[in-house]
Amino acid sequence: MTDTPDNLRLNQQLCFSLYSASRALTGLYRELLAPLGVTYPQYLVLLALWEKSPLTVSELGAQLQLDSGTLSPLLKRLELLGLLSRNRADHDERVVLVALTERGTALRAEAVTVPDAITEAIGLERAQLIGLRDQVEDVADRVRTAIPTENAKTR
Amino acid sequence: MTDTPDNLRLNQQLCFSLYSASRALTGLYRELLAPLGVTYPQYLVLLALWEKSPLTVSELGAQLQLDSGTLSPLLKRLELLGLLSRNRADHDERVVLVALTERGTALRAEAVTVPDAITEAIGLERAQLIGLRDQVEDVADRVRTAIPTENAKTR
DNA sequence: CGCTTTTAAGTTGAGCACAACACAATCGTG
DNA sequence: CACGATTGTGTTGTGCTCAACTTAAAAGCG
Repeated sequence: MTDTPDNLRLNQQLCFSLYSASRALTGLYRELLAPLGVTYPQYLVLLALWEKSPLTVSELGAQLQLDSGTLSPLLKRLELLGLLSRNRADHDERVVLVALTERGTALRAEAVTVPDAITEAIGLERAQLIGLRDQVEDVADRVRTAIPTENAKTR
Repeated sequence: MTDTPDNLRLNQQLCFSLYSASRALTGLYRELLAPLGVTYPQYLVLLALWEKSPLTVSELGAQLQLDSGTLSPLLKRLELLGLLSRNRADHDERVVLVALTERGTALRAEAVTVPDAITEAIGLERAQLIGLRDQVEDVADRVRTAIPTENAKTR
């Protein structure tokens, strides 16, 4: 609890570096994904669907930590691109099933070079990669549990 | 150069964790800054100005890695809030000097609790904080130099 | 000095992120 | 079964982010 002013500053620097790194990465993905005609968040949706199609909007939201306010228009754009379809589930009319189209499935082949380019740009060894990922996830988890409104929802 | 599929996956996970952590942090700042009526990017501008008051738009852009397309409307909103002023420099009419108003300066007092709350939420020791910050900055730097368009500009 | 080039900010348009709200389908409980 | 609560998705409004373009001022150069 006895935080030096210096530690407060370090925390701010960490926050900014995460904010800045995230934007830089999105920029790199922008270049790499331009040939495919999709954005980074759209690519994340495709990654999820390449693992398992169909997924519901909620399932996608849970994986990407995005709500329907973000996903609905994003999925609509991907549908317009002909990469996926959206259909109400038979068993529950509230649920929308998001499924890859043939074209969406095929796009995977064009995306194979993306991870390599990212890997090269980041240029970290396996061990460092794991360490950094775990630390960042740890911070994110702690921050998420610290957000008051999230906790207020008595789930 | 011989990357296993597993390493490709790790890199993707790192990218996503950075993207996700950044958004989680912005969410926490949203709660903390709500009483002040500013957003996280706006808060970053104020932090810079609390260090040194007038700053040009370019100087702010260099510090925050944001271009005028983002800063211009953001600064306009802060001006509308009465927190800062924008005036063309005498010596060079192209340059806009962004300066804190009295109210903008005073807001610093209300913001003192923010860094403590962030520090508590993140809950890392000094050494880990430094290590993580440096690693993340390192990744961001490497990614930035890997973006083709940035390099293309023969500055 | 004129004229081209460069530079600083601003504008526009597309997409993302999220809060707040809307609405219909389903669930739960009496 | 009825009816209030919950759930899944969508809509609206505000703000951020960036690419591409515009405009005006300044700098550089023959």
